Amino acid sequence: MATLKEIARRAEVSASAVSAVVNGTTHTRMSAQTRARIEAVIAEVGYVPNDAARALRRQQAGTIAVVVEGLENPVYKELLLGIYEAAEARGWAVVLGDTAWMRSGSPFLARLLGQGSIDAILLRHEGLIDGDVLAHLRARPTPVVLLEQQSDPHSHWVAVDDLMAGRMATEFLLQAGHTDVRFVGGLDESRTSAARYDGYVTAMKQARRRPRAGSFTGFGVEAGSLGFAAIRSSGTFPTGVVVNNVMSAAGLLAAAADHGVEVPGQLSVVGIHDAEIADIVRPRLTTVRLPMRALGVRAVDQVAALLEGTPTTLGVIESRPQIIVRASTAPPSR
Amino acid sequence: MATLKEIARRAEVSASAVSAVVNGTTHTRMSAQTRARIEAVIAEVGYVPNDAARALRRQQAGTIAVVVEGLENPVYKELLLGIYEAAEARGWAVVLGDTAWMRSGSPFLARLLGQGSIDAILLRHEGLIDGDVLAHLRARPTPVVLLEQQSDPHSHWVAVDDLMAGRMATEFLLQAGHTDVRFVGGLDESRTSAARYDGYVTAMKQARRRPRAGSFTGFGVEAGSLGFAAIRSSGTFPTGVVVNNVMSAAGLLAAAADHGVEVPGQLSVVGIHDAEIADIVRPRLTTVRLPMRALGVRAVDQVAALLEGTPTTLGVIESRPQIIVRASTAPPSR
DNA sequence: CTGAAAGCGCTTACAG
DNA sequence: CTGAAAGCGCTTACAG
Repeated sequence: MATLKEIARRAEVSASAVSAVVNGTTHTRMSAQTRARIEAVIAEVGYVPNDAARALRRQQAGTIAVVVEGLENPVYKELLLGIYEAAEARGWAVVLGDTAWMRSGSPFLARLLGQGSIDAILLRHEGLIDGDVLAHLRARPTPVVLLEQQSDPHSHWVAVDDLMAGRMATEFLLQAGHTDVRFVGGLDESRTSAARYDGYVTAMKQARRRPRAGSFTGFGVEAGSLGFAAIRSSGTFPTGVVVNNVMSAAGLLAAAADHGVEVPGQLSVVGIHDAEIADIVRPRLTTVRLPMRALGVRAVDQVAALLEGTPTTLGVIESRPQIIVRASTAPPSR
Repeated sequence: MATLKEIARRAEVSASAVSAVVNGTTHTRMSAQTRARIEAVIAEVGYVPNDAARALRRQQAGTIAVVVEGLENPVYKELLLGIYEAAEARGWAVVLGDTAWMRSGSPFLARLLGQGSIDAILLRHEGLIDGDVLAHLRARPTPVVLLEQQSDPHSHWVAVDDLMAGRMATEFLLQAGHTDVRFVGGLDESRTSAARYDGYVTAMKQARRRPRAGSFTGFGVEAGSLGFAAIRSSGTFPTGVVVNNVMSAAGLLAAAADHGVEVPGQLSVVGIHDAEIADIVRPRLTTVRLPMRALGVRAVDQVAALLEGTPTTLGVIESRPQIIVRASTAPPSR
């Protein structure tokens, strides 16, 4: 591999001059001739700076890591887009990983913990990461911004308005005339899920309906079938259900079809989060669209603030969730 | 941040000794006491080696990058699992990205091109990456292993048996009694798609049926609706269709439902690739399952061979595709 | 067996 | 305006 030194030798200039050309910095005012010669050599040799050396010298890598729980979940598509765009605008590369890779002792975790290759971490773990691992992460100087609500006052986080999402989904069903509405999906350990469930409870109480215990069955498709099983075995069958996550909602839809329960005839379903899948299943899913892209942008802003040492305000992003009415909801039949 | 030097000072030993403890190398035979003291200081301070310095010194980062076209496509789930496991077994971290990020001049691309932070690249681009960018990538010393078939004899690649996949899907329909079978989805630029289409053609010819021109409408959900539109406007309506990609097959299913075409009553659908979505849609999708996990493992083996300079054989992995019969296929009605 | 020194490839304050 | 030198934090051949 050609090094800076080699380019300098070939162009018969100093390393500093080459560095200046590569980075467009101070030395900028060198003779046009010199500059041209250096550029020619760089192009000829195909020189590219060594990132490790740069990172070591500059004390920053120019790369941020995004780690999410269940990378395959389509709800992250928009989030990643927002993160990517905001990061690129700042000149940062982003690399992705799944929280499942953050096992204690894994090389991936080592890269997150060790300085030098990753400047900051954006993390959404839904309460699933080992406490030890999390403590290690916090003990490091690398800034971590959580992409979900936190109760811990010391951590940095940004989140969409999950409470409002749960509330809007529930209110939508209540306003359509449903009285027995349930909440299904998500994880007990997740504050995100807790917030959405709180939203459900708030809406129910406000409508003077009795909120039921949530069935926190997870985030994937199977969480939907499990959720369906839960409401079936609950004694009375509801006419409406709010499902945490679109994938789970799709799973619930499938389970309902398999058990001969008609949607929306016998059961109205609202999914939280919007994704392509909502338009693929039949009936199409009514969903609550969350501003995930904006979340991504805000998360990157947070990182920048942290890296610059600017005091920052944390919290929920202002943009409201939005209900997307499709075909999985209707007034209750009697 | 604590450095190695600082640990050495605190433990009153040389830097080499600390390095030996951290890495478990040569100096290993130091007195148990010394070792214990060093370990104590490391734990106390929470020392973690700087990855940039290590990468620079060792001339390898211990990280490989995986970049795929359309990261949100669920067909990659298994592939990534295979890659992750094989990489971890070798002590490598893996980081992910989307080909959309490989735009000329992007920081992400810079990280892939520049030595030092990424040791090797696993890439699946479906023919979509800019030729210039690809040329740049190839010009670099960083090994690139393509996760798809290549015609270029100089590139390194591993692939599943796409031709066989297209052939099996088609033969399955032919054997069920279909005579007019179409091929839909995928990309013109993609050798993967070409191979699957070739498989379709082979099967059709062998059954003495006339193969039709493929409709290369893409990989996403919309590719399915576009594909459906294509076969509808083709004059005669077929009784069977092979769809490149499960997501597209799901999209086609939805389009068929919207147009009142019954599946499998009027149209049998086979998707190439298996994913959770196949079990969510109704009717459930018959698919051809490809050994994506094995592909991931093989790709990492390739990388290892390349990094070690071992001569390697390239090509299609031996494990056969497998047809998963669900509910979207039936004999043609008359 | 252990420590001092060189050097990985850069960037940048500093001297000329 | 330009170059020589120091140093980022490690690892490893080498001298003691």
